[in-house]
Amino acid sequence: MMAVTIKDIARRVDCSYATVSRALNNKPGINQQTRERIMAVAQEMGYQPNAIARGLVTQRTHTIGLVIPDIVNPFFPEIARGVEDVASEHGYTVFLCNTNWNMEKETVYLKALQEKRVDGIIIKPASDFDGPTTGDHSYLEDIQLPVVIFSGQSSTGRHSYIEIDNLRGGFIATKHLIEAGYRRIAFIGGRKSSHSNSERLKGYQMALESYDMPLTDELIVNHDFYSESGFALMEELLKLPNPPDAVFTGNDIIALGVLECLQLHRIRVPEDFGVVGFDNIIFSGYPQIQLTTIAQPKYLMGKYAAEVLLNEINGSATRGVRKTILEPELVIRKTTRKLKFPFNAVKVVNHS
Amino acid sequence: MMAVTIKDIARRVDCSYATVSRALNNKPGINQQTRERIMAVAQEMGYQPNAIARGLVTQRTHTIGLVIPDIVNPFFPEIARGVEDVASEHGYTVFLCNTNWNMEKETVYLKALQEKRVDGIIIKPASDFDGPTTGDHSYLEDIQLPVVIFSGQSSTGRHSYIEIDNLRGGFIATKHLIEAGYRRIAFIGGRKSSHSNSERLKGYQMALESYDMPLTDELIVNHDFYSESGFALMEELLKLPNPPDAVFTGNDIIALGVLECLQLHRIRVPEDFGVVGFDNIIFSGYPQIQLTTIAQPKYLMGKYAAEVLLNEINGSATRGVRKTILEPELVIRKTTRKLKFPFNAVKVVNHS
DNA sequence: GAAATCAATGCAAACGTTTGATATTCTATT
DNA sequence: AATAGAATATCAAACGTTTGCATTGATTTC
Repeated sequence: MMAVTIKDIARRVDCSYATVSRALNNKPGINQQTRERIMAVAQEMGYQPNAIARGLVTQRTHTIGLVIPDIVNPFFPEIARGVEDVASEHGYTVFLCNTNWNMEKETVYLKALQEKRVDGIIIKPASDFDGPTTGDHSYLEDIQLPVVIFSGQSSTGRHSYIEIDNLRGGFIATKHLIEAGYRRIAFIGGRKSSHSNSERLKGYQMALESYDMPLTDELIVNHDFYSESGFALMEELLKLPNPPDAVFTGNDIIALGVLECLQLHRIRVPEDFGVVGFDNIIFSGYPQIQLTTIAQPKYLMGKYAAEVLLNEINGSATRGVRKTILEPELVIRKTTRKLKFPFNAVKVVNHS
Repeated sequence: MMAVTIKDIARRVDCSYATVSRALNNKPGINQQTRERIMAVAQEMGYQPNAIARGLVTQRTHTIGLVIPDIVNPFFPEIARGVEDVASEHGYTVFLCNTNWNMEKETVYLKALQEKRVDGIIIKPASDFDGPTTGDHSYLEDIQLPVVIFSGQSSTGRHSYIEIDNLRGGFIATKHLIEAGYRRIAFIGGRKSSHSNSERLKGYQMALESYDMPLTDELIVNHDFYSESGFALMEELLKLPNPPDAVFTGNDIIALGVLECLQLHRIRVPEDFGVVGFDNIIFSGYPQIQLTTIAQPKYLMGKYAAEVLLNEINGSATRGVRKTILEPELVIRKTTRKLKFPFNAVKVVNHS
């Protein structure tokens, strides 16, 4: 039952195990015939190298950790897929760690990963939503390992970051609503403390300003990133004396709640009301939903994160922290009007 | 930069490293004071046990492999979550491996996992759809490791299986349609070679038979598990001289395509047409979809799989292959009529 | 024909733990 | 005061690799 080792092969071939090791790893300085002989015997005996033993001496495990809040959240599988694809392409395997947005769980995982001597870590910090000091990533600083973080938040800069341009995303979403002719545009955000959320809000504000449209405080509301929250906040907005005729939401899930609320109130979308989400999760594109939204290149984010990480791991070459900013993209579907007003028309309407 | 080891601690405390090891692992035979002293020093020096070295001697890595076709497919994240939750609860970490339904990739992963000396493997075999002999799992037999397989297909029985009762699922889905008063019920399946698919079909047939309803060949079609396929096949069915007034689909994704097609043809659901899916993936419950479907307890499947696996890993106790069958559950939403005909009425209508 | 070169191989240490066998120290008993 | 156990600590082997350095023969060079 005992697995066959390099020594077993050596005994069989009658050579030292150093030779076996070198032969099997295609190291130079081995006679071609011996090499072939060894390969053949290894094959025949069903030899499977022990990566643990190898890891112990080489100090490399060819393993990385992927720490995310929740694989069930439709936002993360695509990222995971991107990470995994490039990892496996380079002979790495990845540990999947769900923190459930929970700092304690994250801590436990981070510890486990380090003990298991992963070569690097890719993480969406739970601290973005949880913990005493939301949004502070400084606790990651003392990980003595290559780390890539999904988030653009400030840090003292020991680790690479990767994110999309949330501000720009908020801007183009709002711009689209304006140009489609909606006049009172609300913002329904997620967790206020979230960096990405506030950037998106900033983008929203910038867009309104740049089109000389009024910024109305009562049209800006935040709660959290769930559908129920979108539903409830929309309910509130509709009660306003002067309710909005469009909304840009912090993410697609919120938008879903919004749509449900609108449907309930028999408000026609997109004719009388426009909705733009954020993220472009899979189901947003399903025929029954067709949500206009800002797409995050999720797969790409995962892919790039893994590439940056592997570079740091193997790269005496490109050392140093790298900050990657990806471009968001407007995906126009059926929850906003096709009809576009020219910029001037907007101004006229607005000022009349 | 070199990480602190057990030897460093021993030197500092002035004892042998055997003592340090025992102290740190709460092994008996250590003086309480020494133990505390050692713990304190370890803490102070920032000691992190090297799981690789430990794994080498204990022959345990506290790591399992999860091999699934595609984490982006909304069916799998929940399973993964179930697996991960119980794994982490027991101090295990899990390798995520996406085979992309590709046998070759699966083989590569299986090899890697074994080399990395995982303690066990949970797998949804790519061979269920790919490879020369679809549905044959015998190639898994020579993995010398605890393995739990998602699938009920035959095997020589070296490994534990876990699945839901697909036949029963097909039965209750069809029964529901019948009792809701639909008369010509079609079946739009996925890959014909798929075990689960054919079981569901059997259930469908049994239901029709047990209600004395005719089995019509032209109403049974199969292609694959994608939305487009559902759309196309529904198109075909509608062209029949005597088209169906309901359909039970091989999974929810197919149902989505069906719904889209019906919408396009302005056929009212559920008034004039009933649809039942299978799986109950997340978005089936979203307000805009509200698909009646057969729920698979995905999270539970993952959870049980992990529990069975961990038992096999640690269990001199419950040795032996275990086969777990989970119950499917009908979730009635908005794509089937609420109205139920009594059983007799069905017969009358059918025979008149 | 001795010295130098070179390819092929072997030796043995190292990686950081765990653990059975053994040695040492302490405590209580006679 | 001697001694049997406990209690505590140490020794050293083992886990399965990789790798720098030394060794061996054979071949080339002068």
